[in-house]
Amino acid sequence: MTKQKIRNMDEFSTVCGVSRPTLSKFFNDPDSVKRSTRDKIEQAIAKYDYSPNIYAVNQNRRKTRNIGIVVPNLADPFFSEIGREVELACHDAGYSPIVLSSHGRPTLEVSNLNLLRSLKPAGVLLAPFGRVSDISVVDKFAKDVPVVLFDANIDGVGEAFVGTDNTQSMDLMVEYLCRSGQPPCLFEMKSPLNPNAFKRRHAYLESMERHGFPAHIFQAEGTGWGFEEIGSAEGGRMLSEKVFPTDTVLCSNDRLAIGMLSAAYSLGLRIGHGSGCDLRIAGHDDHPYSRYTCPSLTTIAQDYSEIATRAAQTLFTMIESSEAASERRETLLDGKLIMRNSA
Amino acid sequence: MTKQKIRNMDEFSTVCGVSRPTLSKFFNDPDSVKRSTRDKIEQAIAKYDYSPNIYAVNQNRRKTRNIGIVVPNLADPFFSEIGREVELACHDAGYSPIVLSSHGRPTLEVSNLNLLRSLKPAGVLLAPFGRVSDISVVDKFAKDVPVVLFDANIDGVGEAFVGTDNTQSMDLMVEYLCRSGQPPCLFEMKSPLNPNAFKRRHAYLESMERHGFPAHIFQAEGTGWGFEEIGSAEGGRMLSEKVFPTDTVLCSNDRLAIGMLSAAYSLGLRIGHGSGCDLRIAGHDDHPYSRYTCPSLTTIAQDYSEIATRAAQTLFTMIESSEAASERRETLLDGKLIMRNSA
DNA sequence: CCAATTTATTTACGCGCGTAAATATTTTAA
DNA sequence: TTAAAATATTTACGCGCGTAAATAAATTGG
Repeated sequence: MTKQKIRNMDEFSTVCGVSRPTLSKFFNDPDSVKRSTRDKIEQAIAKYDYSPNIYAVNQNRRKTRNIGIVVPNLADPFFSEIGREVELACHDAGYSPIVLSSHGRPTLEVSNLNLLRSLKPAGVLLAPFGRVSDISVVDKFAKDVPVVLFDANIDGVGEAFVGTDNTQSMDLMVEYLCRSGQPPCLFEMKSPLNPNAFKRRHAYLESMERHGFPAHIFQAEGTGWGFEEIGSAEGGRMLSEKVFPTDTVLCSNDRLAIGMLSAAYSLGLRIGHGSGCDLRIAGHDDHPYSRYTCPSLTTIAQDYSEIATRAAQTLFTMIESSEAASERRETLLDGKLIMRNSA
Repeated sequence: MTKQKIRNMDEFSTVCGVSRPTLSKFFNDPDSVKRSTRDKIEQAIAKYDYSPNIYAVNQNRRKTRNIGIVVPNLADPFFSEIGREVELACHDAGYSPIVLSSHGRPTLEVSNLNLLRSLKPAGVLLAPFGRVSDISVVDKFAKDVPVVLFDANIDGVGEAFVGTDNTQSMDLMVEYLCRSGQPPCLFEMKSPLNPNAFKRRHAYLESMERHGFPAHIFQAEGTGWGFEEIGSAEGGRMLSEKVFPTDTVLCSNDRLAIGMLSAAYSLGLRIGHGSGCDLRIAGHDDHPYSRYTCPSLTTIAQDYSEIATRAAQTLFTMIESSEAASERRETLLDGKLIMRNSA
């Protein structure tokens, strides 16, 4: 066993027969050294299982290769999925992703940004709370660190935004619902946390007007992230009080719809698009559980993967060009209609 | 604006009137300096917004205050919930938690452990895949770094384990089902990834024998983490083929049950414990969505919070005593019966 | 083969902080 | 008031690595 324990790059340089500065170059960019020395180094790495001390590396490097990823709530499968996609994109590009959840609390969003500041990341991918974010903090952060927003936009903050085009997606859903039955009412939170909710409300109103139907909006009381509970309690109340003037309810997001479907089931209502059904319910987001609701949920699929990779790519080019972008870019992706059994 | 930008602890020591070594002491433990100097420092921190460079700190400290938290899959709400509890417990104890998801892939579990190794954590809280973990890697890791396992146990690995007592919980559920109707069949994965599944199978068999009923086990084909899909496809097939000899099915976990419930709904079966129902379905875990299934799912609640805090506490005492524990400790917590409408 | 070019080595300094030892100052107790 | 104890300062070194400049060696092209 000649495999002594390597303590630092100096020791490693002796056992591998390459000078320390060359090793340093190698670890920054393996292609920056000659093929033969690269091979020599890589063999030694495999043999001695050495890797540089990341704290020493990051202390001395101007910028780290860390990328912060901040999402409002990992307990929401939507964010855990999209967070995962972003994480993989960063990893594949040779960065070190760090996923942070704000657990539904805007104060934690601030804490996470402060934590990231101390991590000196090359850039940050942020899905902000939006309306309830501490916008001045986020804006200040985005002036110090390259930031790309995704999912939820905050006007003027960060150097780019990537998300779904709520106007397009809601119009698509309204069009489908109008063609296939009675025009939809909208069921949403009275005080939404998320800017997408406002965009969807406006999109619904516009779309209904365009189609020549009266708009009907019903708003659930309640705050926080317990959308299923709110959808169940408030949606159930509205269903039992028969407040909806048409037999079709479009929920502002799938989690509200999941709650409402469970309430409808309890009330013995037959939900679905077939004949003999009492009510149609549709959602928005293609939540991972939306295909297992009873009945399965007709909804709008956001392209998680596309949002994630585009946001990540945008950030990478920002980092690598190291130039402030000339102007803020907003990328809006189309949603797709997923026709299942609930509407 | 006298607020010049502080670059390091030296500069900070001049503007705050306290010597650098004293500052260093303060940042390691604010209580280790006199009250008056502490106040002076804290005022200066607030004024100049200084915090030590964490890379320089961690380079020089023998051990960091990082705690790694590794879960098999954050997309599973069970792990995102319990991961959050563990994270908070670490944070409250003054450590820096780092949550890593293996995204359902055992190879990523190995990657995450390697990543953690370079982060030189004070300790690691690991919910391992179990059977499909690379056990030799995990074991070797646990010999270098203090590790507490939670949720899933691997015999002899790490210095402690905290999880739910599957024997107790399954017996509780079997007892309830037998008292309230026909004895349950067990629906589970044929090749489970998780050691808890095996424990639950054994617990079911023992419990049925103790109650004097014949055991009936039905195993779903399929691998991976798409439990809902497997529960829906395989469970649906079994339901339509009427393979279950009793009218009660106990699913090995809630996600299988969610899938099976959705299949049962599609088949027009009336699920529930009331008269006029065709079938009872029960689960295990109290998955966050189990109260919104149709009908709501009768299940076993694991005490997420208790598991998390106990695991964290165990790790903290290990770290702070810095002594290898005399022997490995296994803590098993009782599950609670949650009677809802499905069984 | 030799000069031009590319690549590696040597040497040296700095990053921001932990930490130790000797010394100085303040606080506490008697 | 004074000695003992507690706390702070001064000085100095080291951690592991990035990086720059001068020099040496290896490679390339003609």
